[in-house]
Amino acid sequence: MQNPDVFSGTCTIRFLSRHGQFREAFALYVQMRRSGLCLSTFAVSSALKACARIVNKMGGMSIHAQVHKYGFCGVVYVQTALVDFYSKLGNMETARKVFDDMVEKNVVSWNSILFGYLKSGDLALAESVFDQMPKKDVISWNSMISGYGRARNMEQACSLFRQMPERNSASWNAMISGYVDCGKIELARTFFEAMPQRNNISVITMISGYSKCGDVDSACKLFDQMGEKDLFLFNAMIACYAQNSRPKEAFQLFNKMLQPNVNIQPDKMTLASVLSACSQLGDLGFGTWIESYMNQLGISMDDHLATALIDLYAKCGSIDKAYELFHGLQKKDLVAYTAMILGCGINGRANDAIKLFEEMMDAQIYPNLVTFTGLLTAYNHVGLVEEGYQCFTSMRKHGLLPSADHYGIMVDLLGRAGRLEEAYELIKSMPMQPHAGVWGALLLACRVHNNVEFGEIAAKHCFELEPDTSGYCSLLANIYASVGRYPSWCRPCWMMSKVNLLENVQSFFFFEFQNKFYCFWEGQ
DNA sequence: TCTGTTGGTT
Repeated sequence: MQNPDVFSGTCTIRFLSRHGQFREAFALYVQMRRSGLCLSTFAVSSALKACARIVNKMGGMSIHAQVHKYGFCGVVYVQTALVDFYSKLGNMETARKVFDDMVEKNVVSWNSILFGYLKSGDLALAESVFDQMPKKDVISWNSMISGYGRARNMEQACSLFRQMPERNSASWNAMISGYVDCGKIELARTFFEAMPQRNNISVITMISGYSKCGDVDSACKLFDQMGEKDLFLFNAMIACYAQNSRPKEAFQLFNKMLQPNVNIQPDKMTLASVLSACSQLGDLGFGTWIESYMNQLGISMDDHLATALIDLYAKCGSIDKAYELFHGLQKKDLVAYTAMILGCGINGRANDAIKLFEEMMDAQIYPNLVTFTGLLTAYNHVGLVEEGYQCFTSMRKHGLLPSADHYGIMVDLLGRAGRLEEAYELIKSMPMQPHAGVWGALLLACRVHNNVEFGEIAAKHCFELEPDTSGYCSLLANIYASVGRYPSWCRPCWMMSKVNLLENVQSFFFFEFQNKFYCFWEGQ
């Protein structure tokens, strides 16, 4: 663009900022300033809004300096934009300072500082601002309601919702979102049904709520009911499939979105979910296609996308490529570290996993349950029993209660090391119901060590929990065969003669367990 | 001109 005059430049910045083109708005502002043009309060407030949205800390602070230089510091729109900028950055000290210096404050100024306190989680200060406000509009009420929602205080949210003089869709959506965050999907649905005017945001919030509680069918139903579907709706549904271990359906929907009759261009959010689906399928090829597709669309890599790719490469065994991406991250967060630790764990690089964990702790990033799944997997893979046990018991020191999956890994670790009795005792000590994976780990270990005593116990539980999985039968059969024994409740099957004709099959047994019939055979 | 409710990664 040629150097614009003040008027057209200002208009363009306002237009760009109002239409979500924040980077372009800020770039134009910089261009105008560099060409020595006199800046208007309109250009400054729009540029500040842009900096707040793209979290351009340095950009916003340099505009703040220029505000003094140009003598704009008494203009309410500019000051409000500054309060909003610092609030969005989480710098509440400066936001408050600018706010307190304002001679004239409008409702937007009050809403901006209110938002800041709510965002930083300071509910007490937010409440005091809310109470002091000379005038409240629907945005003030909505902000306070969503603040209570995020703090899981739906009683207060509900009380405000009842008191508010006027409500719009955002008020209802804030209530729905609050109930979703509290895991109260039924109550969220009640508000969803009761609201006079539902919009896409209401539907997206419900879909994400159903996704979080694993109710994919209800999410799908809502999605299908929508006539015009936008990018956000597709993203919510694709994410729902990816988050609920249904990667194939995530792909199908992604594909549908690209069809000429729908023709919606995916964005970073879409691709992050699709990459997660690739990772679940172990489809490295599709993942690298996504990388080139990103270049084609001009979508730049961000840390979220890079983390999804790290997970994909690591799970597919390309640890070096994963490390490369990991080192290139702007900011290494818990999820990124966890993806790397899991990747190293799966690939038997226990030392690397431990090193990453220590590095993470040094950076004061605290582990969660998934991080420990990665670490325990690492110890398990290389058979470091004592270290694994220590790691498992250290979870409580980090304020984490091991899940059934963590117990499962420990059972596997102890079991493979031949410590079958300890593994069994660990299962008995579980505070929750062990799932088939836990008993399956013990059964597998019994097969490795040919132990009938615990093998029978484990198999019985596996049969009960997953009667349709045939693998457990053959494991047990192999345990019996290895010691030349058959269970008391096992009797020869009439099919034996037929089966004996099959190659590689010596004998075939059919047994009854709790009114269900099972069969197993012994290979040559 | 400045403010709120929605979708992503382990």
